[in-house]
Amino acid sequence: MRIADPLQDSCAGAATRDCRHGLATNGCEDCKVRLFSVCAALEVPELEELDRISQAREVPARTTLFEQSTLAGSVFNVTDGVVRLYKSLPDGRRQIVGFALPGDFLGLALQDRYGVTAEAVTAVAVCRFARPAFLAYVDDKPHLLRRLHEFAGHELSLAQEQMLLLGRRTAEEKIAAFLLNMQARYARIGTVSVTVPLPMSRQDIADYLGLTIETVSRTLTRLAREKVVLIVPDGVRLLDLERLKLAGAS
Amino acid sequence: MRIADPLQDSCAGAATRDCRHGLATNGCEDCKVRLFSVCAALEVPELEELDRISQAREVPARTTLFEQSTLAGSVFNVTDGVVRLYKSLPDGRRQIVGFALPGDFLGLALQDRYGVTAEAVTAVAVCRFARPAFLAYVDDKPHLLRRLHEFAGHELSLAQEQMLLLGRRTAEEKIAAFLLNMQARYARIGTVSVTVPLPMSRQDIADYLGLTIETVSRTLTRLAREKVVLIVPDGVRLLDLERLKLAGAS
DNA sequence: CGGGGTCATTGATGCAAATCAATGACCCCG
DNA sequence: CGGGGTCATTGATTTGCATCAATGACCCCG
Repeated sequence: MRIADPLQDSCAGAATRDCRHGLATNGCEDCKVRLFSVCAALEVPELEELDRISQAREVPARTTLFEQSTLAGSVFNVTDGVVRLYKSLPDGRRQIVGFALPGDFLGLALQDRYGVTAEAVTAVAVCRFARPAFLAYVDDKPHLLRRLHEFAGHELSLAQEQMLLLGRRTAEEKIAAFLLNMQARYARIGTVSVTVPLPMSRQDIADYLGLTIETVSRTLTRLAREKVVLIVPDGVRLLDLERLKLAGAS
Repeated sequence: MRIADPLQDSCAGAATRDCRHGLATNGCEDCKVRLFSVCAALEVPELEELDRISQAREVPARTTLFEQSTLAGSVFNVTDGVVRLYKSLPDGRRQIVGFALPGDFLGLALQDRYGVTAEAVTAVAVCRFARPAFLAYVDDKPHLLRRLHEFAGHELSLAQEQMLLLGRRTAEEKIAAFLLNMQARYARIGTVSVTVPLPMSRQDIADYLGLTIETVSRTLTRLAREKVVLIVPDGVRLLDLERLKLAGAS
């Protein structure tokens, strides 16, 4: 079984259980990150059951995983690549409400219909659960339900933070917060590098931050000119964290 | 026991159980709104238990119910009045992430700390639950947990809709969407009037929509000049719903 | 190597909303 | 009734970001 638990690296040293579906994890009790994923102390028989109802799937870039307001038939755990989640207006204006990285779940709200559209930004690997099976699996496991609920609460919290960003921050603050956030998220899944990967296009970043592609580009080059960041292929190196935090802090 | 169930009017005709705490409701099975509140088919003994752990409380306008990032000690159900939920930046810029109306819950994410600050806009009546007692009450009721989770999913959905509004809509579209939304919410709690109440200040509306007070005022007067709305004390009368929907539709 | 495609950068210009600045409309209370 | 407080409206002006318009940097593939 392939390992896709985002916690594997941040909980280094603890006994980690194989986990491609993201629902189980190791026994690292004091790891703060733990709460941010849906990981319960599932026992072996439960894990085997979970395994039976899951299936791995790979999709190329630009593939739509599911579309806004269609019937929610699946729950996904992203195991590799990046997925964009967005809402659109009839005239084509688009707001990306989030990027899903390895370890993130899609459709966990367990609503009848998807509230957003999910598209692969890069080539993506997911672990798919049929919704009925997932619901059945989850329904008699209160501890797991609790975890799911905590997880939803965390997502709501992130959404509210993003509302603050969209409504009240300047372009530079938006970019700074975005870069710091991506760095933190990649660090959490074990990509600890001086360079923060930015696999999504400038248009994606713009649609996530409520800006235009030109403003994203200009702001990044200005930050680069001021030696705050260094723009590299498919990413950005953060040079002056203090200066970035000044702009991007919550 | 005072009745504060937001569903009482929209489910007119069904046998409605008294409910000041918002967690129980009638047996109106086909009511669409049902899913939007946390209402489970709780039995009488459960209701009595719920009653024991709840306490009614009234707070005057401008009172803070709880503050962002403090320890979450309570769960609230608003039974009367309006509450604003917001996040702030260090320099004072504020983003209101939602208004809680009668029937709405605060702190249902059940996280350790509150993610936002909650302040009474008007005089407010709430039903308070101590968090530990509420958790204990909820923990062995999987059906209730499911409801709570559905509720959280709905809240997330609303937040994402607001992100689209904040990031991609014009001032006029924001105002139009806000007015239609308030109308729908007041209709749901039984305030079916040609006039939509707006108990919050222009500053509150501005901070909710990512605008300034002046832009809110100007946009409203323009809509009034164009006979789309009529501005009345403490509210707005919607005259041309079609025209509003044109601007505010999702 | 060269042409066409996609995406990012850069510059010139425009405009929607912010900012600055009065003025107006109520209140409340002495 | 009148003065001070708060909040909303309206007007003049500025500005941050969007829009419009080229140009540049890669790719891929023939």
